[in-house]
Amino acid sequence: MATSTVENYLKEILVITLEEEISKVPMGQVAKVLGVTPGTATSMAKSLERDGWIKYFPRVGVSLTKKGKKLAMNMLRRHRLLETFLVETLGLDWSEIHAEAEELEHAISEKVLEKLDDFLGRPRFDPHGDPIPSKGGVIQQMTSKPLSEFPEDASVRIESIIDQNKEFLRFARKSNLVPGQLLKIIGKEVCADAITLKTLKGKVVNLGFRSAEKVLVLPYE
Amino acid sequence: MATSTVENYLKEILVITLEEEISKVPMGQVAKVLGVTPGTATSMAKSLERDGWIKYFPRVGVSLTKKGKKLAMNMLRRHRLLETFLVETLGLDWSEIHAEAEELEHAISEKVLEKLDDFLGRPRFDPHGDPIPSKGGVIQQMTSKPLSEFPEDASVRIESIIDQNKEFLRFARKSNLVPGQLLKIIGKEVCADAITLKTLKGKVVNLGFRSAEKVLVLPYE
DNA sequence: TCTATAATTTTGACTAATCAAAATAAATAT
DNA sequence: ATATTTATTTTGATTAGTCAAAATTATAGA
Ligand SMILES: [Mn+2]
Ligand SMILES: [Mn+2]
Ligand SMILES: [Mn+2]
Ligand SMILES: [Mn+2]
Repeated sequence: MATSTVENYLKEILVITLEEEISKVPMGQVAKVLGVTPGTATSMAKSLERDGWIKYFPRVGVSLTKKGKKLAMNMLRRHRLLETFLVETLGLDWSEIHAEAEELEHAISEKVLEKLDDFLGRPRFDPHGDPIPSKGGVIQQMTSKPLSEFPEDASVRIESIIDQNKEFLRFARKSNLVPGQLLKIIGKEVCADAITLKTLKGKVVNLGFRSAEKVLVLPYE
Repeated sequence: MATSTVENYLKEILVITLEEEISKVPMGQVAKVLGVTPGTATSMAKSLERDGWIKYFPRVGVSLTKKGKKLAMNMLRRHRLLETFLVETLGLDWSEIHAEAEELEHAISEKVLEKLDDFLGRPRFDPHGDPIPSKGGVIQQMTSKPLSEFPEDASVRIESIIDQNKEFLRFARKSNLVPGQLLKIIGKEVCADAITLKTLKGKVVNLGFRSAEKVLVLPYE
């Protein structure tokens, strides 16, 4: 059985490969998302490989094996279903649920997970707009793209917020930057690293590029 | 912050002191309930004492400090509230919830715990009939006694089942040995280690003394 | 009181996970 | 093509938690 450390490593490796569409995740990035030193990430890479979860390419990066991907998908399902439960049933704010789910995902059994899924009515997206993998480990391919890639005057709809940072999520909620929201890009200053948006109700919001990369949208109309 | 191992040790030490009304729990018993070797229990006792959770009396046993008791009570609250949630909300069977709660109790935050308590309507007893400690760490003193201590012909009401064994709980449910059930002791053979019961509906059940010790009852009428 | 038995503690070893700091390799800039 | 910077790996050490088996102490029996 995988320890929760192993589960975290695999899940984060999966999330990076999904978000960045790369096949090998460099060790530095692994170390960063897991909050450990690079040496620790390297030594974990070796034991994850020894146990058949990943393939480790020294000085290049790591990729999930079939077995590793299966577990990672299951962890992502757990994480996102739990986030949904915490918002829908217990009424927590979407800015705090990530940290909670980060712990609960390792403690919940498969049986409780499926009961929870039933109880929630088999939701397909979590509160941040991210797709919830099916029981079989299939995840809906996201066709949305970062807001930062769209030109001035584009009309878009927010699909998801992929930043889990508490402060950013609180700001986003306050600014109506939530999944489903329709926006128009009314300003884009590449040299100033800034994007200006207008919501349907006329509210104006300014975002830096770094933040705009974390808001995934689809063109609208 | 206490690790989940520490939380388990403290909680089990508390449960034994509550159930057996003793002040020092011998190491052998600690080892047994935690499923570790006696040497492991001894070495844990030393580190629990070093960190101020317990007092360790070599060759005698351990007792909780104020700090240790506070944490242990909180763990018991978590455990029993989670068990209640699993039965009431998700519909799991009472024979499987103990193992589930054993993991979840370490992963749930104080905030989620209190939301859950609200959601459940602040229950005072768990599905096995055991009292749920309050947020402040107060637990209702149980006045009930083991069924095995009552004489033939006594009429009693089941208050709680303190055995967490899956098979026993399934048997108990099937035999109507659940909290609230009224029983009459229609036979007691001390030399044969057996007790015979009749439920209100006339159902007859045989229990060994070992099992009858795990059914806590109050005299009725 | 001596002895056999039971309970407890000690010793030595192991795994998982981590860090700090030194060593090495790769990428970039001059 | 070198030198500098950056990324990665190695090395040596630490902590928590565990076991097996030997050593010790306490308990109970005769
Ligand atoms: Mn996690
Ligand atoms: Mn999410
Ligand atoms: Mn536990
Ligand atoms: Mn219970």
